[in-house]
Amino acid sequence: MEMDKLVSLCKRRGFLFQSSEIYGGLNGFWDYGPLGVELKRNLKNAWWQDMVTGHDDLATLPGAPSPYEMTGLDCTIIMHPQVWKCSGHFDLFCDMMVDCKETKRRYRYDQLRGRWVEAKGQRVFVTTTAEAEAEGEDLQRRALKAFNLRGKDADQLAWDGDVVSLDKVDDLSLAYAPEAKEVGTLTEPREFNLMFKTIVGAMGTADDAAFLRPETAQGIFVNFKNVLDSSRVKIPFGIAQQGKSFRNEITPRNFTFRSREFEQMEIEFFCHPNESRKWYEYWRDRRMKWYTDLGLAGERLQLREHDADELSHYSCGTADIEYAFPFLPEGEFGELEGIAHRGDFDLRSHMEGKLVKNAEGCLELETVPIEGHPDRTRPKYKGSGRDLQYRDEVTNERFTPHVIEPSAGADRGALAFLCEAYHEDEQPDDKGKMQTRVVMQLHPRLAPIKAAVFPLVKKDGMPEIAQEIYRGLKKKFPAFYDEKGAVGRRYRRQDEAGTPYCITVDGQTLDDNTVTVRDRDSLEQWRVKVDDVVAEIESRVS
RNA sequence: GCGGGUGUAGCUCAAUGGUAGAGCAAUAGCCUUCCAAGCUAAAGACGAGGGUUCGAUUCCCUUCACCCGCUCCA
Repeated sequence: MEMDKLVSLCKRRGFLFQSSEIYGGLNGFWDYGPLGVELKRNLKNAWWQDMVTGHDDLATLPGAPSPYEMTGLDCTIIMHPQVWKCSGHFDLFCDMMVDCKETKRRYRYDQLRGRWVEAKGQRVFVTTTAEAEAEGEDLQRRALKAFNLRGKDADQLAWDGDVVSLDKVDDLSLAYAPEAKEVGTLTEPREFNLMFKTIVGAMGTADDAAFLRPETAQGIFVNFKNVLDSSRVKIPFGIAQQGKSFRNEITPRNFTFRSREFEQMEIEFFCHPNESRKWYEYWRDRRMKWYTDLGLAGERLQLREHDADELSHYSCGTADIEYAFPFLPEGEFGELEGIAHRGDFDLRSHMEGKLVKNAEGCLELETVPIEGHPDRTRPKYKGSGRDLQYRDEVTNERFTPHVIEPSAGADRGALAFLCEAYHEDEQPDDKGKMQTRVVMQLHPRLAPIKAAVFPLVKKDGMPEIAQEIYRGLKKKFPAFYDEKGAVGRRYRRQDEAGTPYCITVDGQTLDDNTVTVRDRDSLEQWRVKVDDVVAEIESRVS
């Protein structure tokens, strides 16, 4: 399937439009049209129903270590700025960066360190990305390279001053970038705002800066205690949330796949540390099955466990559910959902403050020197100080729960289901000649319109009967009525919209009160009593 | 962010330094008893801004968006 055919259909039929299109569009933002909004809503509702409201708290589900509870939450998009400082997003998402024009590498402006050195009458600021203990050695190696000197000529290097960060250097044209061959390849520092910044308060100043959330997850963590105190849930349990998140993608591309405003469907599942590995595996498999049950069943869907070196600094296991989108190169997959074992990183961060991994690989509070007291330190970002531990009422054990996070992209999901649904086949027209048919083979639960009703011809009382059926269907789910033109054309239009069933009132209806029901994918037709139509369709679409 | 390409009606395409033509779709009506191309009618476009020019959709510049490759994907 070629991607541009799907993009064209999405626009033509009203699944997806470019945001602000009449003004030329806005990169990384997309709107859902009349059909798209139903598709996305159906996807989100299916998720909420299957994960939250329909969850059986009492049963031990296949693959689960025990019964568990599920509950929901809906947090604000803007939260206290400290949330993002403790979660680590602030440091990661709001930095001045410099790019190396030669190696195309990007560095944090305040983290790239270096030292002034002079040789052959030239003065250069040599930089390094080496760890502190290897720093001196690496600087010397790079300095020799900068001046084209040999190791034995190291005494020709005249070092000047201490190792300092790059932001202390006024003239970047004298900087020698790590791994570069020439001096002066770094760009001027540029703000690299991966989080959307905003102002809280009508008279807001820079001090009132706040951020649009880059993920919904943090809202769940900061409400962990509220949920515990208000709902009688016991570990193990999960809190689910759907909602918009915002990230300044560096390169928005590939239709809606990498949007700057997007919707997430996230679960934070809290469990005992001893059980967390089993729960991780449960959620990984459970979430994979959810996609296959809704029709992403083919080889284009895969579950991929991350390698150890791919894991985030806090994670002890992550799997991605990925789809081979048509716009990706052959054999490549794009992420639909990540299932991450996050350990106790998040709850601890909001108790203690921003954590970093120390030399032993353990998480500890990140500290910075106190101004004027170089030998003393303070936390870089203070946590809430609240106790977010869990106390088991039976065993009286206190512990910080571990978290399993199945985090899905609603827009990516919708896009994958659209890609999977697009089919072209050959069907005969009224003269028996084969014609290309475009059909969106969406799962009935996801289809924007569940059924369409047609009078075969616009006379003999057929429209009246069809309209009655239409009204009956409308009380249960989205249905569509059409009496214009040839019936074959009406069928084809519904095929493009992904409508799974078409109901046609014909001459026989007038005699025996039955109508035909036509299946979108097989084109098979069968007769159903008018009184049974709603039940027939309802049983097939839910 | 860099390099290359593209931008005319809802879609697919055409022509032109003197303000654009078609097919399909869509709309209204007719005809139609089961899978889009029977008939009639009316409607609809040069991505945006600036420049050159008597005059720009056409030439130039800028910008925006999309596509391809690299980078990025925290």
